[in-house]
Amino acid sequence: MDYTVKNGDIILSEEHFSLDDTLDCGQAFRWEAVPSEHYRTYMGFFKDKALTISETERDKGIFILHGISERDFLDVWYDYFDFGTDYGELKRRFSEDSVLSDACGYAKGIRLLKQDTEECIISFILSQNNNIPRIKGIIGRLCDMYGGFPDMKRLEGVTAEELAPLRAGFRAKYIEDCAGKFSDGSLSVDSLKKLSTAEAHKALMTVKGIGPKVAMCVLLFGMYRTDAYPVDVWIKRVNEKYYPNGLPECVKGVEGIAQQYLFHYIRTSGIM
DNA sequence: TTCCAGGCGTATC
DNA sequence: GATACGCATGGA
Repeated sequence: MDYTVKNGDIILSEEHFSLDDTLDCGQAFRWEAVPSEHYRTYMGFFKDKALTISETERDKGIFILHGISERDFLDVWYDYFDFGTDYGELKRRFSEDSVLSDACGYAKGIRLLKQDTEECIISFILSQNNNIPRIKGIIGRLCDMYGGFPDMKRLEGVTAEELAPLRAGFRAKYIEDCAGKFSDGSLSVDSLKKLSTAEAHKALMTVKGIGPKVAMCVLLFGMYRTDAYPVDVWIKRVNEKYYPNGLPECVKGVEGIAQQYLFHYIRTSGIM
């Protein structure tokens, strides 16, 4: 990854990145394509920091991060987009496995975003037995209600009734339970981060509405535990068809990143 | 109308 | 521990 500062924008070059692959593959729910722009452009957030980002031409690997300081780029967005990780090297490792090799070729621009932990907890509770457009709708209404994505502190004492305008259905009572466990101190992000992946997985599942899959998503997308491997209905089919004896050795330690390529590939390519 | 969506809680065995 | 079943909502 290389970048330059130009007229208050960051111009960035990164071969292993595309906006559609990374921002619209179901790992994050607060990025929206901006339809009127000349270039492929998305607007979204990390916590309360907004960003508009363009891709000058698909597969060219040139991006414009509009109107942000070099300081914000280095302090916030560099980490958020995981630019410190060499995805070319990861894909070389994954190419040892034929299915993964195809998956990486299908969506070459996927990266694992380093998202906020609390936002991921709420978002993936809302994701269960739900579809991506509707998840985005519910989260959009949540952000409207609170003037931005609420952290656990802002959600302290919230009830399912108060969340009714979100139209989250049966998931509203899970948000209530989760906010309660954070406000009474039985859970905190700081303590979760000190735990091993297996221990944090168990701790997250004490929340009503967080089961094995949602907890894995929180670990992977919200805590950058790259060994977390969420198994949803799609990945279950992949495991049964291609990996009945377990995952290949080449994904060891980065199972979750491999999962992103597999998930996107089998869900949208039509092979299954 | 019926089915399904990045699952999970509950009841039952 | 394994296996059914219901669940809010809305789009196909």
